[in-house]
Amino acid sequence: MDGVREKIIDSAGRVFAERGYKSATVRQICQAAEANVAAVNYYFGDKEQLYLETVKQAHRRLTAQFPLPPWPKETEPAIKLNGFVSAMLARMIGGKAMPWEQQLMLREVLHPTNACRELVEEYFRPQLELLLSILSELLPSATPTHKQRQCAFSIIGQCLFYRIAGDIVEMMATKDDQSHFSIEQLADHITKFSLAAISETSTSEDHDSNAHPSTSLARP
Amino acid sequence: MDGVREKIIDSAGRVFAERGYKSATVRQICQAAEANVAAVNYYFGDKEQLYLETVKQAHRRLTAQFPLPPWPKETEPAIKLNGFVSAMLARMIGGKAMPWEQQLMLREVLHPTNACRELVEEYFRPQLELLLSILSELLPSATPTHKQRQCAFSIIGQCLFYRIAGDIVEMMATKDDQSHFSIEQLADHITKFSLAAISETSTSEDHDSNAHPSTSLARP
DNA sequence: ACTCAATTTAAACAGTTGTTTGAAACATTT
DNA sequence: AAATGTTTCAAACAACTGTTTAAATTGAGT
Repeated sequence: MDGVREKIIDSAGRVFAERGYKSATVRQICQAAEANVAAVNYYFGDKEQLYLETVKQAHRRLTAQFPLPPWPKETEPAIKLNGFVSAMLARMIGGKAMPWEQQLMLREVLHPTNACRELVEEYFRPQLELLLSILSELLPSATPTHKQRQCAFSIIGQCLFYRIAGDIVEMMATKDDQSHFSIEQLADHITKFSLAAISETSTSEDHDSNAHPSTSLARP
Repeated sequence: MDGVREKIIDSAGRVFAERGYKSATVRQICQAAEANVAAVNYYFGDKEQLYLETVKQAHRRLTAQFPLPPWPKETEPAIKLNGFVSAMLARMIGGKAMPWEQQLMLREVLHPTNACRELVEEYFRPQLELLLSILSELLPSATPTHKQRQCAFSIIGQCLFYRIAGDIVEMMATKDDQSHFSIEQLADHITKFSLAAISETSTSEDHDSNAHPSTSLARP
């Protein structure tokens, strides 16, 4: 049996994730948790401390549910990349209803609060480091770090897009599309797209030029 | 001289963009516009209609400020792609402070309201169509439409990322990075990355397989 | 100067917000 | 059973929300 405290955190997670910190009301939270209005202040002091506790809990559950995958020693890096992308996509738009934990984190990314700095160090940075370690096997060892990071962000950005703009994509989708936007298909596309870009990038010479806008032609 | 009505819309835009619809208060808006509290209801009826009017205004200003670029007839598609990416990045993280118009649109993307459907048809879809027309020159004509769209979304996703996760990126950045994340450098990277992926993709045979999870190995 | 409509204003309204309170209900120990 | 500490509850609190009202102010037009 869940204690009242835990039940409140769970309800608070859902409500905060859906409505945001300011718009969520303690009365909604307590009603969802079948608890009295005063319970929030009794167990957590005030609304903000409940929010901080909720974000921590979200981080805890996510890292428990999606541990960093321990691949066999000599797995092909391309396989690892596909696994990473699939896992990230699954977390983003996983299954049917998005778990509130992920939704809360997304809110923190978009509009960081006090609860954010801890999340960056303990959740987002390890994920980035993992991706960078995979990329380091795919890119020439001479690749400058800032280019490695740009590639990593390009990959993450492709995944994040379907979380951010999923509703808009649906509005603009044709009947034909719908069957081609499953998680597996998207992961497949993103992996291929990125692998192609990487293998090509690694052969092109980058002179780290700053006064060389390359094919600049912003908006004529 | 701005009329009161226009001044209210302008203030409302800033407040709505920063705090969201629910959290923004008409008193904050009116104070910023140096108008009386009742002015909102007098000119717009209620808060929601003011919001709708504000979103419309944002769309109007953006399309005026960033018109679809009329390239010379036979411009190289790669050049067009770079222009598209640069313009999109500039709109996303342009200059110093983001204009409230863009911020409002982003909010609609992330959490669509009643004001959204019109935006999709009149603003987002034309942008997507433009990108698709550029891609059609870069991809083999036999490329299925869903694959074209996936490529388009991969490009848009890379741009969107720096808008969405810009704060987080800064938190995780090293001193080395900072000089390598200007708009031009990012546009350069994204363009090269995507061009490489596209040219590679166009050579790979896609059998449109559904029961073929390719290199599936999600999280062992 | 008078009229009449459009605009602005301060005050008030009803409803919701987070939080507090003090007594009841419960559990555990003496 | 009595006493003690913990948890729940309905009610109330002050502050804030969007909205309304009715009186003031303004600005032409005659």
